[in-house]
Amino acid sequence: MRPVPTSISQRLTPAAELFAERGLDQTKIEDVAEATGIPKATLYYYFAGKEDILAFLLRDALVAVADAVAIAADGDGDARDRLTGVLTAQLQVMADQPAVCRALIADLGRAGRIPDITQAIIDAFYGPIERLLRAGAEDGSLRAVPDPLAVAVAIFGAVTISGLSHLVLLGGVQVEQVMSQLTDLLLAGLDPR
Amino acid sequence: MRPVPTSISQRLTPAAELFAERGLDQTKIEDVAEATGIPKATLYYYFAGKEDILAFLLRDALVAVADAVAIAADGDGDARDRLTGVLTAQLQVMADQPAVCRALIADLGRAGRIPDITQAIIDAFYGPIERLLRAGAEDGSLRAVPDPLAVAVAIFGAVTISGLSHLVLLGGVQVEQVMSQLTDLLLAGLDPR
Amino acid sequence: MRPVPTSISQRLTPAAELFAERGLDQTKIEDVAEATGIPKATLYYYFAGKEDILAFLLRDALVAVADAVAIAADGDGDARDRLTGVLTAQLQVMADQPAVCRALIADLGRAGRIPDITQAIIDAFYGPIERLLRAGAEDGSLRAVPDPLAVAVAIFGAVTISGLSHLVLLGGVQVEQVMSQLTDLLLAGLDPR
Amino acid sequence: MRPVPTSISQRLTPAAELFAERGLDQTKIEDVAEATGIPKATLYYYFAGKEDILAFLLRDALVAVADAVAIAADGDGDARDRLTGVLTAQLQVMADQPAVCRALIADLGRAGRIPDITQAIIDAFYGPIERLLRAGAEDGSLRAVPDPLAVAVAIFGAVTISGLSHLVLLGGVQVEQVMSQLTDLLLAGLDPR
DNA sequence: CATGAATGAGCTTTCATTCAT
DNA sequence: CATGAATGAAAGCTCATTCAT
Repeated sequence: MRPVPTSISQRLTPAAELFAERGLDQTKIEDVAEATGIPKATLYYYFAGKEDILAFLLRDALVAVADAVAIAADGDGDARDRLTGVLTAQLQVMADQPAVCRALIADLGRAGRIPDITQAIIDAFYGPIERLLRAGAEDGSLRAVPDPLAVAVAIFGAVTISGLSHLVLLGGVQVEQVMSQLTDLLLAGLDPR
Repeated sequence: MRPVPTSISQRLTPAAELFAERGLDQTKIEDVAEATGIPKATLYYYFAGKEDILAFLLRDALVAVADAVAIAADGDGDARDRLTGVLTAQLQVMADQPAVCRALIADLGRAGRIPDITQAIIDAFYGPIERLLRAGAEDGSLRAVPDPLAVAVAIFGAVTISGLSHLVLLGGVQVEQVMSQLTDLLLAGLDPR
Repeated sequence: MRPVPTSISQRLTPAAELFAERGLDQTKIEDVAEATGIPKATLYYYFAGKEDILAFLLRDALVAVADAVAIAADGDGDARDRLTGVLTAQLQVMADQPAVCRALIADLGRAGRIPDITQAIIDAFYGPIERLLRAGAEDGSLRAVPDPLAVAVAIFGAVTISGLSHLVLLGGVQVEQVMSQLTDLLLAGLDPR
Repeated sequence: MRPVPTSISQRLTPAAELFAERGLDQTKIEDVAEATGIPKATLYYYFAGKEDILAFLLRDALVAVADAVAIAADGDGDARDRLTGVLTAQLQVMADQPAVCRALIADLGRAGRIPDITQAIIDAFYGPIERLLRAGAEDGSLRAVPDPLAVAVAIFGAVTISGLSHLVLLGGVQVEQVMSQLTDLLLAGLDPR
């Protein structure tokens, strides 16, 4: 795989939209070429195929998530505050790169369709949440839970599907609005006090 | 669309696995024919095409969910108990029909790819949860939330992705185990008491 | 590989001409489809690709050669007469199926490009000649040579290239004319008496 | 066509192997670049294309043949001795440049694919043999044949295919061994004395 | 002079779909 | 009613070729 010059990678954004909207297979390479203005043969010069272009975009987005999440996770405040910050960061990425995120979720159930993507998801999503759950149990800002990884997965699901739902039904994510409802549910729970 | 005889519909299960594993487009009608033992042309005799076969399977599963959920939602006990019952019923379907459920989630981000499927998801998943949230606020068994639909979506996400995660990583869903962790999170929340 | 129905194989002759004239690679499947009237997709229904079509034609021709040669080799008369008959039969095939034969020779130097074709050539060409050389040494109708296989190869070359030369330069093979010159050379040799 | 510097032409030998083994069309310029270490664009700087590279190699080899043959044909001795010398020279070239020769034969049936190559073959192979046949008839060292050109072609075939056969099956040509068998056949013939 | 980067043009191949039986 | 045989339509991918540097 040749190193992708920025002159190419910059113009790739419309491709993510196509992939998200129609899915990988309903998107012809021809479409990508047309949408990006990059000739078909040039795409093949830099990528092995459609799948590889999608993988490139996903990797890109996941790095963005991981970065934003890392900043939030390492920020000031107690674990509870930082957890909220992490979830906000994740939602923010969905708001910023809706197309790629939809493509990402469509691939969730297909273990290993794109190699390494599973690990990148764990690193960017599950891992930081799990660590903050443990930290919160220690600093007393969050309740201790028996299986932090399982809870992290559930939180990831709540956040992601909420975001996706807004994307699909409303066309965009209102980060603050979604976050306030999510934190309300996840922190306070449904038990009446 | 011709009525599908049970002799055909019964043999369709392996098709769901193909769809779940590879996705709709990477699955050739030929593959379905081979996996099910039903000749290609016979599939076309009963279905309009690949999409229609998947829709048939999804509709089938969604009806099963809706039925199981309706029973749980209309059961005895307060809203809180019935909510737990509903989520258990949903997870149970994932455990029973893993392949179809994975295929379902893969299609979540692509609203309207299969007509009516969105509505069926709402009816089988969001709706009952939302109604129980309202009922719980009334009978005092659950805390009142400002936007029950949004919370229903989040809960659906937590349940579904937890289930999917177990499917993909562990190969099957341990309903009781997953449920205990989910109810713990969703009911008690993460706030320390 | 599906069994090729005669309705297809009969219409394949023009393909041989294309292969011989332009070579395998300069002949597009499209061309074969056009020349034979068989739709492209139908060709792929019965054959694995261009190469496979050529192999089918070559196998066919080689069987024809082998048959004609076997009849000549097992005929009446002494070995010398039967050898002449065999060479005539071989030339006759070149005259009858010039296209395939040209394609065959183009492949001579590419060992194993088409599997089994080398063996078929040996069976149809070298083998019978070699056997008759041995038989001739025994019945006294031919001079004994130290290495009958090597001589068989040389004879095959003389016959084949003579035939090919006529094909390419004159457009067809005058079997009797070529034969009389060949037998004169091969039997009497160039030594003055 | 730019003059090809020896720094380039020397490195071209592996290309001949590719052409011989796979044929012209199955050999990509890319392959030639890789095999020779000469960058693709540089090949285009010196040659008009694949075909031109092959033509260059064939021309080179044919000139070598023509030279060696001319020396043998103009040597001392009677026509019969010189004919033997000519055939030996031809075989020697096959032994020295096996790859190019195989490529040459593969192209035999496609007259005019490479312009002028047919004429070069006649000059290097048929012509000298034909002339020696006539000379032998005059000086009494060879039997007079009715059509010297046709006999020259047959001899060329016997020599070439014998050589090719050794190349393909044994991996190299034992010039002396092949020659002794060929001269035995061509001079003495198969008639018992 | 030599070459890395880029691309136009086109071909092989695949597959959903049809229909005669 | 069910299906083997056949095909139209499309798309992925390759490769020869060019050109700016």
